[in-house]
Amino acid sequence: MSSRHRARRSEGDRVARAEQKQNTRRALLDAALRLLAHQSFDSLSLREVTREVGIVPTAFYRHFSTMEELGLVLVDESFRTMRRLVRAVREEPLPQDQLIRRSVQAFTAYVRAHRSYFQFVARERFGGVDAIRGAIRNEIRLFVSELATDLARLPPLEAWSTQDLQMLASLIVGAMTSVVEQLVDLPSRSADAEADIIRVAERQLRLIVLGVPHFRGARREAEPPASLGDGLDAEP
Amino acid sequence: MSSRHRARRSEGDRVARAEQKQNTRRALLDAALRLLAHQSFDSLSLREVTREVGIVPTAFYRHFSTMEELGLVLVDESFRTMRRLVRAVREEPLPQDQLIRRSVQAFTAYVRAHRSYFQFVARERFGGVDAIRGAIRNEIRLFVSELATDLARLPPLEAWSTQDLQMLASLIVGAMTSVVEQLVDLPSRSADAEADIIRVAERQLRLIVLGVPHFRGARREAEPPASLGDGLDAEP
DNA sequence: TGTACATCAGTGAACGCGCGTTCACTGATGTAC
DNA sequence: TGTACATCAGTGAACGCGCGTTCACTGATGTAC
Repeated sequence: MSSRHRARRSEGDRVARAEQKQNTRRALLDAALRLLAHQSFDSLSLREVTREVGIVPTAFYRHFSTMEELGLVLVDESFRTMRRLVRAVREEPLPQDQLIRRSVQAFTAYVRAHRSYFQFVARERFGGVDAIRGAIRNEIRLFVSELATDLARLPPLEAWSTQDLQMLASLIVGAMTSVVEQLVDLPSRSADAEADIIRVAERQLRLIVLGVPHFRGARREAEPPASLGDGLDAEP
Repeated sequence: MSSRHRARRSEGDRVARAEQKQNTRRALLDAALRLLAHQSFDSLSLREVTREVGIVPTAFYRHFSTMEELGLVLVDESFRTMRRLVRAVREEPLPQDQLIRRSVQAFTAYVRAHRSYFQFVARERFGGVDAIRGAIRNEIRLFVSELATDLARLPPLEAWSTQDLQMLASLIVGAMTSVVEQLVDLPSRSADAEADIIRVAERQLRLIVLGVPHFRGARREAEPPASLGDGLDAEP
């Protein structure tokens, strides 16, 4: 158990010191992420993390000076991971009629594959540790802005103002956030429930998109859309 | 300081025992809520709460058998509070053309007035304590269902299936959740920032509503809406 | 190549502290007569 | 109404425990010659 780490390797088993240090650092981050599946960050102790890795508590300080520092690295890794996803979706050719379906599929597959990161971010986004909550919200703000920029390239949104694109992007991110909440709480192998969640998410996005051509200010130069009369609300 | 509580009152100052017990219980709940503005529930200790109230730690057990029990009472109170809001909005006459504006105003005013409850729920919804997280999610599910029922009464949604109404309701609740997140984090007196958040929220709801008459299956018997051709997506 | 010294990841004992919970208690409030 | 006893919200000492952090240490890896 405590022999999982570097300790006292015999010859032939030698590992460069720097490499071993990286391995232990990685093990600390992974152990924390694993433990955070069942507790909040500010109740996670340094001793729990080192115990999980199989090293002595004081060894922690060779890698991080506080738990908060470790937590901020996890935030950074989480969003690096998420940006990779968005870049992949963005660089694919865009089959307009399948955009929503493909994006939701890519997103949910990604959440499944990186579940513990998403769970961590979802939880600590409202968590009790100021520095970590702040870092997450900052990343989400950046993420919404990037999505807004991507959306600007789609033909139906060409004429939209930056402000309205942000509004739309944050609505989409909000909807996806609640998808994440549902997905990370699912027992690992319940494909049916997952399919339901995905279907609802697709419909929500589709509903949003259907409102786009009719949105006030969306096409300032064109005549107003025809079928607005039976809407629920009007611009004051 | 420790004389804030019942201890050793002189004559004339007498209070019924049951009433005093209620006061202390209330003080424990309020103190917890106050402390939870800056930390997560599973890092909040029994001793912190009693210290805040000004009683000895062991007195806690006269009111709750565990901190978790206290937390569940807070969840219950939070949603009782929220249901009261919805009932108030529902029972008002409905000026269709102002429905969104009025609802958003009522909602944000309510969040401001009960900020600590909303902050608690937002945080513990993803929190580390299973029982509390479960209770919150259950309440939210009920809340979405109630909203779906209310929505069913609106003329443009008459023909919608229960399933699609749930989808719509959860989209709306998701959007309002992100409004809560932004509001509770605002410094107490920044009216401008609050007005911005409210304006964006109104637009998001308006955008959703604009999609409603065009949603697949929404009006199964009628001819399809005219302006769908330029949508971003199509039904597969 | 071998030798002598430097580096430093991980060790283990020790510390003071806040925690939840136990227990026997106190004294004001409540009740029976 | 007064008196004698029961109730019970809050007290205070004590406990064992896990915590973060300090410190001097060990011994394998790395480097200079």
